Amino acid sequence: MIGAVPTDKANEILQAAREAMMERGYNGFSFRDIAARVGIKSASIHYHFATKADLAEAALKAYREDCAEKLAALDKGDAPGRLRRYGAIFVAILREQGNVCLGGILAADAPTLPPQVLEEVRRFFKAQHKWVADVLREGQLKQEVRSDIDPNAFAGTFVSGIEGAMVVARSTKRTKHLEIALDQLIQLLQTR
Amino acid sequence: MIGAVPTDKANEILQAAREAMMERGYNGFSFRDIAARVGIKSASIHYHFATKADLAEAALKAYREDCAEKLAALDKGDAPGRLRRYGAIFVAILREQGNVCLGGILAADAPTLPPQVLEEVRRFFKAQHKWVADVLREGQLKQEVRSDIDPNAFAGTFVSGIEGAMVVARSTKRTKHLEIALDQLIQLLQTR
DNA sequence: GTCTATAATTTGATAGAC
DNA sequence: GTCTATCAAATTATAGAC
Repeated sequence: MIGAVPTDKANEILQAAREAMMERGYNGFSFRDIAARVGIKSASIHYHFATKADLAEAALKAYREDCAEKLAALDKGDAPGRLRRYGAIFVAILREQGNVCLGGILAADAPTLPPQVLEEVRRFFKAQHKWVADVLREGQLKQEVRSDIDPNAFAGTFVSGIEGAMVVARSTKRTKHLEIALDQLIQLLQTR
Repeated sequence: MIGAVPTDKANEILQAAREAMMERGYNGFSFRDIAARVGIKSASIHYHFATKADLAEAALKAYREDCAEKLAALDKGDAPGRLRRYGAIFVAILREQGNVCLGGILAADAPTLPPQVLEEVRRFFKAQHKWVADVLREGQLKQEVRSDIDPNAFAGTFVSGIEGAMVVARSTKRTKHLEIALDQLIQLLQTR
């Protein structure tokens, strides 16, 4: 962003860029796509974001912050329930928008991303991983989660498992695939 | 492909296209990339493959067939062992080439893929899923796999879990992430 | 903040010579 | 089979008017 405080138009552009990337990835969207969605000319985007890299970085940062807020709201209930509601965030994205997680699709584009965008991708996954691992550790204390599971190992499996399931579900046009994978993972972590 | 039998040069191009797409995805590679790798001009590629869609389709089809061969060779041992060796195929791709599975990265590009390429993606996942589910069913008969697991549900989780783990592992530069996820999934399916 | 105009490059693709 | 030459379109980006 050029100014310190995002203007309304900048926020509109950010939102459009977020959706475009969630649909088509970093190399699959263009300034013209965004401009058309927002109702301005592609050149006008550069007033708000100097380069494509800047736009992608800002859009992903906003997405990451939105996710952090949503996760902070999932502080009630047992561990399996919190993870179910975590998964439900992504199920909703897939069902309602037909899109995948922005972190996941940009991760797939990693070798072609500008360094500043890749850095933001890493931050995204670090945050997701930490939240899930913390929930698992707490769940183990309360005996809601199998004690023989390593929270870090399972958190990684869980986060990237959901990412993979979203991508595969969308490509095979089987939305259910994500929900099944989610149920499966949560079933496996529970004490019996 | 234009001829029925692939020439040597066509195979070279296919291999280069496979690697380029595994690195950069469908929208991230160009005919000039491929031409440079093979040592010809980009226009010459059109002699072998009329369009980018044709090239991508043929490259993915070859990849799918190579995978099928590799899976057919994994017919010895118990179910967990076979799945471990299945995973090792993808660990090797990530460790040795720094790349992700072609099926996975093209799945991420799904909304931008020509229909014929998307169709091939779906065939890829259908084959992967079937192989894993069959191994799981056999493993349940021999009591190597937890009897309360649904083979179809777990197969989907396993296949897309590996895809997701590859993509996340590459983007976060933590190759280990894939191996950890693989171990985690195989641990969870086993009888105790 | 947005526009027009335009630059500079890259892209997939075609025609035709060799 | 590969080349040169070329095309039309799309891309990111800049300059400057309004």
